[in-house]
Amino acid sequence: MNLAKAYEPNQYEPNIYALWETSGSFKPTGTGKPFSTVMPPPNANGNLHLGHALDMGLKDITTRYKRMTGHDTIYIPGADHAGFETWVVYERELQKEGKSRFDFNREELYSQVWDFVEKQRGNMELQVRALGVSASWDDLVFTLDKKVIETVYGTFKKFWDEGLIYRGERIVNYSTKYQTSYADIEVDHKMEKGTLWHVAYPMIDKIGEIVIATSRPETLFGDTAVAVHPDDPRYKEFIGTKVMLPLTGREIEIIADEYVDPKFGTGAVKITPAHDPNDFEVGQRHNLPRPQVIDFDGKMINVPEEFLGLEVDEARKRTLAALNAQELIRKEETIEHTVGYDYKSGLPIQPLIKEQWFLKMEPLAKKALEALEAEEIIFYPAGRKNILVQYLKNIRDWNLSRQIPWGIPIPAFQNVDDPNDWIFNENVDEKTIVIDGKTYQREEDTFDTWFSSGQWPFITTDALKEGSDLSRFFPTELMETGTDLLDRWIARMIMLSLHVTGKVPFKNVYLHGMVLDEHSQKMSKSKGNVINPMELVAEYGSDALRLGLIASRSPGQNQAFSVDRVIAGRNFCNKLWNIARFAEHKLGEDFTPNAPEAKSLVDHWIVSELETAKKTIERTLDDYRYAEAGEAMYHAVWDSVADWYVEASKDQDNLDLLAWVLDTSLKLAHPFAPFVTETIWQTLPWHNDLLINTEWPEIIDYSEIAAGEFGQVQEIVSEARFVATSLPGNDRYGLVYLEDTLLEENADLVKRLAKLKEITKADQPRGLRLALHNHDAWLDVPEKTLEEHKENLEMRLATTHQEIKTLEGRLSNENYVNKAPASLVEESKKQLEEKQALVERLLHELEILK
RNA sequence: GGGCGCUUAGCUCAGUUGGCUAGAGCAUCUCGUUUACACCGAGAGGGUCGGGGGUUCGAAUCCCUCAGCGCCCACCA
Repeated sequence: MNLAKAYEPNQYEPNIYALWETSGSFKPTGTGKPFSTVMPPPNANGNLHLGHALDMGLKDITTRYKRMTGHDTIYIPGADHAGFETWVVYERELQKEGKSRFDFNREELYSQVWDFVEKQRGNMELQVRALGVSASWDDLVFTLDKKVIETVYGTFKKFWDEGLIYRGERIVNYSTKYQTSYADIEVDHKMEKGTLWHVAYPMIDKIGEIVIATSRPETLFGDTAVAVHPDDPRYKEFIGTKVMLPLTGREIEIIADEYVDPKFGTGAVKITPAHDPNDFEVGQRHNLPRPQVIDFDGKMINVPEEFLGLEVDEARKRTLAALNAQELIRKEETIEHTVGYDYKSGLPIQPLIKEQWFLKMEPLAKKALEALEAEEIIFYPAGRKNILVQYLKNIRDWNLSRQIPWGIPIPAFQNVDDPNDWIFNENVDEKTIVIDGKTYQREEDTFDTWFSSGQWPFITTDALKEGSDLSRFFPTELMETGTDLLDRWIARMIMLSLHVTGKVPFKNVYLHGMVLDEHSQKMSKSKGNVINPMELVAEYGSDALRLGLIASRSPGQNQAFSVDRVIAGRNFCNKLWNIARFAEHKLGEDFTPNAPEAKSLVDHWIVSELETAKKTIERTLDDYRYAEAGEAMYHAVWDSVADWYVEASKDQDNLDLLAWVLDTSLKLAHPFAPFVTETIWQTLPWHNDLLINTEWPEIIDYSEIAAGEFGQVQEIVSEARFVATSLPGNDRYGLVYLEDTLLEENADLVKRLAKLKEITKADQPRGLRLALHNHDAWLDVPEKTLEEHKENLEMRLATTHQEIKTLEGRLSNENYVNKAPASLVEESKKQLEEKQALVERLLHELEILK
């Protein structure tokens, strides 16, 4: 025997993958209807997590299925420079060496990080291979490849020319640790307890004081007004009067603005336009100056000597102390409020004013909304579309600037003599350029990573290059990613693609939920509950992981990860392996099959079962219902092929069909368990091709009647097994029948399957009658055993009576008979007849026992 | 405040035009080593499909309502 007793995935997987890759099996064939999907590029120098394994597994199932069904198929892999993520890691490295980013210029940093990434890049790609992903590696795109940068510049230029790009002073979410601004959606908002201080600002024009409430007293130095609600009776008379800003001696005005909520705090708010997004807007409405008092490094500036250069926390303490000394603090209350955090460092985000590049989003969002309205993109699950619509309707302009050297430089230059004169120019390697005698200095910022990632589908397929090899694959067929990237990524891809190419980037979006740990907790490094997919691959095999991940998982739904399911997947692979071993044992090592033909009852039945499975898999996979498809495949192989067909085959020799059943099983299972199926395929003497490239199975002719008759055999077998195991002791019994062609012709089969002692034709019934509706058969058991079984029969009788009652009720309901589909009514009638016949037999049996 | 989702067997979850006795994996119980497989085989137990109401011949599935849980977005100074 060639095959080892148990399937050991690690012995075969790397070789099988190499076989696929070197044979060019991942490349599109150039014939058939195009199918394309694009990998959300994983961090080039990171490790994959279970989310990747799920994502890539699902997409690979569809890819392999499409490839086998004759499509011109491509799965384009990617690698992400992961601008910010990588930058954080690299900056930590620099720190270890006692250096910082300020010791180098942009070019130096860029090339250093490039080397750093290059060193570890292969790691990720190896892991993708270990997962069995059938990606076209020759077409891999790295997010800093030339073609990415060219396209991104082209897009930026287009927006620039259309007047959608502008520079603006806005409040940005600023990380003082990493010295860069964040997009709104990169800020982590957390609810927490804080203190609200009530601080008295003395009146100048009137007598007394106005008490404002603030959670950030240190920003007081940047106040340029106090705001109240215009209709608030408490303060109405003070609107337009002046107050003294404590600790500074500066005079500021009390203004009226609808933004103020009279019910919150004291109803009076200090306005700090430079350090709060709302205050910024109030400031704009009232033409207030906006002095900056916190610098980009998180330290106080433009404040009195004693506070100058302090960190924010320290400044707060000292400000409070100073206010206390002047007896200006009226009250302290504890409140719950949201604070924005740097999702990377966990430190608070400072809202600061900075000049940034912005993209006007409304025209883009409008096109996206129209496309969604026209259902040009189908979502799985469908409901997620609404979240996107909501996001698009409330779209805000996109801050494209990042102050990180590791990214694509923004191709813009500023006139050194005229700060408002910016020009587009791609010569980003030059610090200064001279055009028409004017000197321009380059922008040092880079693009937000999502600006380039957002163009991924049309970059990777060369959609903008006419006549290119890959452009036939755009728009792509399927995009699959986590729900969490819906607005961050999916929305941007749709908007950018529609605007730049005029087409949607993909026709279907499948959103998978998060893979949680076994206690339904989010996996995170800090909790230490992260499971490394590579360890699971090493322990159980790549196929087992894939099967375990997709099982019982529906789109958009977060779900706990369970090793049990991976183990079940491993067991399945081993089951498949042993079916192959049985076939090898039966067929020998040089078997060459002829055209398969169904002969026996079980032959017809297994062909029918495989046809049903095939149709179910096709229907569910076309609808991206992976778990259901996997389940249909699993049960066809295990329950039908292994439990019934292999068992029955021990008593028959239809070797051509056995080979066909094995081939068909392997084909149906291949998308779900690529390694083990290909490994087996390679051992089969009658194949010299690769399973990955074979065609999806064709079903041969069979007789439905014969298949149905095997169903009756199964019923006899099941009943005999059931009755035998319910009897006391572990004896094997004989089966007797009077006149029954089916039993007579299939005696050996029934005997083996039901583990009977013998099957004999008799003149007189004896023993225990089986509860069958089509056949008469008796288990040949001794008198004594019969008695003990009586109770069993009575219970069976009661259940059957109940079932008859239900069916009769249904059939006596005129509405049911008239309105339900005829086939259902027929079915019910047939069932009723069967059950009634069964009652007859049971009664008869009990009669005999008396 | 706005939006989305969840509640089905002991556990984790499927269940897509509403239709046969509501399923899976794991766990539990009984029996069994029959040469493909103990990563196994045969059999069994276990569910008022969160509560209530409605539509329908028929509801886990559609509608209303109540309760509990979770996520996302957005301005509480």
